[in-house]
Amino acid sequence: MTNFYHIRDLSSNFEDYLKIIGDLEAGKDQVRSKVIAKTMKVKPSSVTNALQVLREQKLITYEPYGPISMTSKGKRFWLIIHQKYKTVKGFLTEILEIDHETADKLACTIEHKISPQVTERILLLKQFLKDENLCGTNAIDRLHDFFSKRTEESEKEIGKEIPRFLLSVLKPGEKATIHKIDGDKAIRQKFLDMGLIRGQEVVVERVAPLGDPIEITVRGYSLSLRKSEAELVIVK
Amino acid sequence: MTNFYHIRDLSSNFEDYLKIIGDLEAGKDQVRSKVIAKTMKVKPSSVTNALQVLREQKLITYEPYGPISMTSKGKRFWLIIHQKYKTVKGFLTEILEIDHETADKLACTIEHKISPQVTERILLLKQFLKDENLCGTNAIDRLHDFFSKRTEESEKEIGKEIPRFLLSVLKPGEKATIHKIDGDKAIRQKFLDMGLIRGQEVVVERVAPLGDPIEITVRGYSLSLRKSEAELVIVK
DNA sequence: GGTAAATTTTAGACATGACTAACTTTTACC
DNA sequence: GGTAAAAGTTAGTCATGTCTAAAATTTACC
Ligand SMILES: [Mn+2]
Ligand SMILES: [Mn+2]
Ligand SMILES: [Mn+2]
Ligand SMILES: [Mn+2]
Repeated sequence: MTNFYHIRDLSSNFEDYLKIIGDLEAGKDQVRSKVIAKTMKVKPSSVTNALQVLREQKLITYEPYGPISMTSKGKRFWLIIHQKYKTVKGFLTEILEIDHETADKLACTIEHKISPQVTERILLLKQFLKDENLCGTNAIDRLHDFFSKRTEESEKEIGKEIPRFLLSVLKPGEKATIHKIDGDKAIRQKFLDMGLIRGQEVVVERVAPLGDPIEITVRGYSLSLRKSEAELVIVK
Repeated sequence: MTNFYHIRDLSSNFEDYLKIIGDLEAGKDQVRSKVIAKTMKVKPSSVTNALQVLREQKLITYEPYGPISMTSKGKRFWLIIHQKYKTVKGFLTEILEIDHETADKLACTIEHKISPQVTERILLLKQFLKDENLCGTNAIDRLHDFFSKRTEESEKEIGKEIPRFLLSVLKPGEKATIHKIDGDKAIRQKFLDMGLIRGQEVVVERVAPLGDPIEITVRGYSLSLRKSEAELVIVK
């Protein structure tokens, strides 16, 4: 009866095209077909096809070879997807301490399937953990301690105890995985924003004469850390 | 396209076929094409096609018109998917208090994309919240109180305060949505196992003369509750 | 302004995984 | 055992969304 092939809801993939267009429009530059193709890891002709579909749905305005811009309906849609993405990715990185790349991929799947209620609950859970102050310690910090304790225990069980160091003792060219970040809430948040998170791989690029500053690469980005900051990061 | 969490060359949909075959095999009855079709909401010919694909991957043994059964490789993969499914669904229902139907659908998407690490972290988060027992109250209970407080607040804000009753005062034929469940941890767990969870819709079928027991329908299942139990459930 | 390079579109092929319709095999029942 | 119903398969169609190759358009630069 209801042939759901004919119901033109927007598929996950086309929601992603819209998401990327929205992200690009938020930047200064004009939205380019080529950039969309590169971001989606798809050939330019696929982008053209997607643009035509999005135009049909009145989510963007666009003519052949012409500029691409979102309609207000498109912007509304984009905002919804964007918020879901941010919520899920934030949950994965900040609460579960999943590395950015994995979190990105998973969030990009979930964002299309998640209901407003689930989104709200995740936000509330996050808020709950951030505000909850059990015995003087923040709940998220306790959770993350719990994560590292358990990880250590299971590593011990399978007998592969991996030595740990401070990031500050590594030499140029050495690679390591972040195990834990010490320091107060503010500094942890700062590290988080830079993409320094448990499980994230980092490469030490250069170390200044007295070990300060230290230049590292994280997810393709270059970062410069004070020695005092690098001493808060435990790697393995 | 090497995605190492998933079965190589098996799409999410075909993982679901395998999952259903495994679930059915866990029951007593022989696995029937017709049942798979019904569960997947798909025509029988689509099932035949899927069976051929699964056989090609050596996940099941099967010949035309013959019995269907999983190979040991198939069982191994089924277990992996099944555990991911259980983890995600458990998180959604027990922690986030999402209704079973929504949780099912979302878990069925996520199960194919989630890495072992994320699965483990979700389990640890759940365990952390369950064990955390400071200030006398269990963390999950505190979280759920936090959820209801926030829900009430936002309802008040948009001016649509919905009246609440005890489930025990409803009359046959009346429908309601569960708002909160009082009682201790054990009884809450019991309700949870029956599918009684915040946001879940219930219909009162019959009420015995003195209001005990009360027969209700939840997600198509019939349940009989003591009056004393029904008095713990707040609905709207 | 003219030409080459870059970008984008069109046209058509192809893989996937649904579907319908017709056919085959199995099961059920007298 | 014979026959009809049920279950399952095969064959062919269709929508989706990718791709390649070639054509069209825009841009960059002398
Ligand atoms: Mn133009
Ligand atoms: Mn996405
Ligand atoms: Mn047989
Ligand atoms: Mn699934």
